[in-house]
Amino acid sequence: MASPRRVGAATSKTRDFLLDCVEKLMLETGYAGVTYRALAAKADGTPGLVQYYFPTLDDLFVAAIRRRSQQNLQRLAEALDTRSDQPLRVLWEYSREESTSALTTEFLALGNHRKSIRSEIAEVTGQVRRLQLAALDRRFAGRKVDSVDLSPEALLYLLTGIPKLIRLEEGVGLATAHGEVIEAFEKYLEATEPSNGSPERPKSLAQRKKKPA
Amino acid sequence: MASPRRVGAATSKTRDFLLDCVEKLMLETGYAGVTYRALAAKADGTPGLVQYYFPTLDDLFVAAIRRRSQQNLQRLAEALDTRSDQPLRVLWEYSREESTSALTTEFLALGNHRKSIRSEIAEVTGQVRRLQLAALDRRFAGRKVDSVDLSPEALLYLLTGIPKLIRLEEGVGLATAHGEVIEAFEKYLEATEPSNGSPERPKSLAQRKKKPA
DNA sequence: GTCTATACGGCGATAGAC
DNA sequence: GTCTATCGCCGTATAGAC
Repeated sequence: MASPRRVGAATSKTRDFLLDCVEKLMLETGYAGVTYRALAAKADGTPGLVQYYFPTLDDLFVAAIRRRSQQNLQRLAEALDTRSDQPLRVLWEYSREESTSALTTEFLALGNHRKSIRSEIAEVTGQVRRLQLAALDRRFAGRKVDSVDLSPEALLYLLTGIPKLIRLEEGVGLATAHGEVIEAFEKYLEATEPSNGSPERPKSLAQRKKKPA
Repeated sequence: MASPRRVGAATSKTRDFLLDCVEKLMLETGYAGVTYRALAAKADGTPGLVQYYFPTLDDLFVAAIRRRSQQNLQRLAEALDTRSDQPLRVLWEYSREESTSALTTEFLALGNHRKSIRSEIAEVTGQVRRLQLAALDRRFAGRKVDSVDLSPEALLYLLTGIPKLIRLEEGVGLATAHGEVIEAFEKYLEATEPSNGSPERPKSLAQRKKKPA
């Protein structure tokens, strides 16, 4: 299940180019528009060639999500490493990036009814989450994560989940209240991890009055 | 755009029965499994008959989402009416209901690349939102919605959006942190609109220590 | 290992017979 | 209102050329 058939060499330049075209096609026409014939036309090849590298469409989608996921994972790891004093901001900004989100939304929709995609999503989500929780643990080691009882897990969920939901809604044309919610979170971030200055002990989600340490 | 072609009588028993079967099929196999042939088999009819009532699949999906949306809207209106002292709880529980959510998720995924579905989602979302905001306004008339500066719109978004996101993730097999987040919100609700007792002035999201009014 | 050509059954959609 | 016939596109399997 975690090992889709692959016929061509893993390092094939053709194969990699085809995956580039898959991403473009998905963004332009949605996953439903990704067909052997359409992809072949976009890549100036034949449907048979595409099928040589990806025997089924499942294999194709799995290869696409896997490649993109590992790229994102690495970007996140680097960002958390170079700004280890501001993990909350890094997580928030990473989750809000469109490059991550647009395709992610498409894969999420795909995962709704393709078991193979679900497996890939589960795997990469676990990897990302471990990375994120470790960063939060380093940041808040020994201290409560908030002046009230939001667990690190719950804080992490809101910080990364809300941007995801906003992107999903944007995908169907909804934009209501997005601005207010983003503003509220960024005020919280400003109070918790000031843009210039050393990080303080975090406050409740929208609270900014200081409390004695 | 808001007027899909309809061929059969709006009150046709056959038509209504077909829409029942559409919902069942969508829940069982996902929207991708809804084909004229599959639907005909489920309804013990012919593909041509289904196509008589719904000339295109778009017409079929639009009719399905519209019927279900109006039912949900009415249920929400009734719940807000009979428990007008606890709008926050009503909104939270309504958003968490599976009957609403399972099909909603399917329609959201559909809306990702079907313009007609997007229009339907936009319309019903607007109706629901007006209803919800009006209820919040009555409840918090003249007072700040929170001890800190979460706008009513932002609070409403979190209260209804988080359950939506959780359902979406469940759809692809993710469950991590859901319990913690739900617990945090329900603690907030318990502090703001106690299950038995009169509602108090709401507190910040997870804060429960009382502040002077 | 790479790539092409071809065939098959299922699909949405249309036109039109009853 | 109901149903059949038909068309073009789809995923996929296979056989084989280089």
